[in-house]
Amino acid sequence: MPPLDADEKTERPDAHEPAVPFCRNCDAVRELAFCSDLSHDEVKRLATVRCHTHLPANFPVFREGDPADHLYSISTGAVKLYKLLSDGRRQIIGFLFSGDMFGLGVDGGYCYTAETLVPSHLCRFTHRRLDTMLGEFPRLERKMYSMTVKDLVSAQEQMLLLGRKTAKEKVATFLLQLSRRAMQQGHPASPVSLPMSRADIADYLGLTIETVSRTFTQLRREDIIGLPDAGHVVLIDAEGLRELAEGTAAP
Amino acid sequence: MPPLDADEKTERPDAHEPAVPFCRNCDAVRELAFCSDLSHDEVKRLATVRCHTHLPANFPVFREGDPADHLYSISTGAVKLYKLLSDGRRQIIGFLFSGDMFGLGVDGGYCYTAETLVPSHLCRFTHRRLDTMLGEFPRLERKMYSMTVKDLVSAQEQMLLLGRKTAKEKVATFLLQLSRRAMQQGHPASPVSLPMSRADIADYLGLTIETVSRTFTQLRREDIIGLPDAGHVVLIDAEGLRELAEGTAAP
DNA sequence: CGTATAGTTGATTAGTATCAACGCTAGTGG
DNA sequence: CCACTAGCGTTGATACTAATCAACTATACG
Repeated sequence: MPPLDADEKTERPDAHEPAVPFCRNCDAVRELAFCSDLSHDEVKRLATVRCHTHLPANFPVFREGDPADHLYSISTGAVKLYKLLSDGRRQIIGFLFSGDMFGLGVDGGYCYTAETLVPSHLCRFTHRRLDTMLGEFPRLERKMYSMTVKDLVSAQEQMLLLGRKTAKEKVATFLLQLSRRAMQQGHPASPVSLPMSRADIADYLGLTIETVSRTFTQLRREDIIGLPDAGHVVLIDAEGLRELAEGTAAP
Repeated sequence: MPPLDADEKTERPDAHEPAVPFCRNCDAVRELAFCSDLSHDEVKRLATVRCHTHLPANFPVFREGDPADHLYSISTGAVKLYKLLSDGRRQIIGFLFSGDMFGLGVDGGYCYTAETLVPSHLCRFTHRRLDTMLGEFPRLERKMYSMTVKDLVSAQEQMLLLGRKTAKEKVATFLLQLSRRAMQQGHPASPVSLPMSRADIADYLGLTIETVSRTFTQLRREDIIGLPDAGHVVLIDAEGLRELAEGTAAP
């Protein structure tokens, strides 16, 4: 599947975009994460420069190195961001859900590839127009800054995971991350749904598919989690998971 | 050695701070990274709220979890930032040099420990005063935002390293990082000086001291680097290092 | 000069990767 | 409707990278 055309010329409502129809007939701009603290006027102004679209699952939004024209926000759905080495080794640097934004670039190019995990509604803005609005609406800039700080803190936490945690600790941490995230979205803490494949989980945790699978099985045997099916995990012993995640668990 | 007192009450010039003398008689505020794009007035204003100090090597600036009162900028010297697991496993999340800033916190607490590597001159500002100035000087906020974005991009690059690179590739990447950084500071690309210990390098790359040492030796045997002493590395075959770092090298 | 610390090197182990086979599920088409 | 196939996930056997344990060397320090 081809990525979104990064060179798309216009964002007018009547623009013809056959393959990936972006449009403006979405009046839920307030749902946008970086609009949440803005005034009515500011939200209205933002709405004039946004495009909205629905993408199928496993659809590439943009690729590492593409010109970084747009900033994206997830209305509904889920997205993975990843980087590749030339021989195909892959590191997923984040799983994103409703309210998350992505699409930062340096030197004009995206520094990771973004791909939907499930059918997703995305909003997007050109960096150019957004930049002009940042001057007008300081709160918008403040919001984007604070979201970037949060991303940085998460990234640092993930470095600790990748560099120093064992496979079991990595998987435990991952399940708790998903559970916390689900709660933020108003879903129950358990069971957690896994919209991503085992390969995605492996590439997120710096493991192989086989090790992820074995670790799930091991946690199930120890009655720490339940696995009704490959896409769902029941957190039976959340405290045990927490101890594993923090490295406090007995060997 | 105790960390800086995070509850220090005042930043007035006459304030008495015996253990760690912060003072204002530094007129090199322009050197501060986040001042570099500001007007003369803005810099003058910033100077009224800054404190300046010199710390010895291996001195803790603050610890993970301490109340995040201050933002720091390195005038000269070097700092390491790290996170710990409860059993002592450590992940260094960054080595910082002149012009770098650190001290972001979430929920009012620092999320990593900061320690000097070498004797260092630091500038610091309270987040409280800085926040009030952000409203006055949009360019300041813009600058901090763009520095945070750069940090985030580096963190994502480091995730790829920690999750997917081999020991040799990790060390090669690290040496090139230091070399590039040295060039930015106006130093030659080689030899690179290593102000940090092997233990620090290991905890930065997700390896052990022994593996770091062996990998240095291996690269030296292959005439890719030279090791005049433990603290300096000559990049003999920079292209070879680059291939290793990108995973392009022959097995 | 003796001691402590950092770094290097060697021997062995352990954890995870790799290679391989198998089962399950979903989609396809006869 | 059901066999066929493809893709994903699980499990097993083995290999290999890096960790661990241990000894030794070099350097800094009192």
